[in-house]
Amino acid sequence: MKNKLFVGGLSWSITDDTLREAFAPHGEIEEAKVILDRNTGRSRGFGFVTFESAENAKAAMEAMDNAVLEERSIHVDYAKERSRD
DNA sequence: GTTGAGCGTT
Repeated sequence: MKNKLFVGGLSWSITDDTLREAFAPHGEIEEAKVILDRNTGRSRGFGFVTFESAENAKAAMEAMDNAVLEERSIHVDYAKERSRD
């Protein structure tokens, strides 16, 4: 089930909780994570949001894709899963 | 004190 979303174009200041708060009203979030740099721990400017259902993920994608967060336009799409079913 | 399309770690 595609309930995982890839979020790109994030501001450098955006964190996991920022993503969660941004996607929270659009659906029930299982996990929200902004990928940080392995060495510095700074934001890589993209992250992943997993919803409790694919319909919530789709609704959030349709709602948040090309939206503006932290004064920056973001790109939302289905994430490429590390394990495909 | 920086950068700007992309697809991660437990």
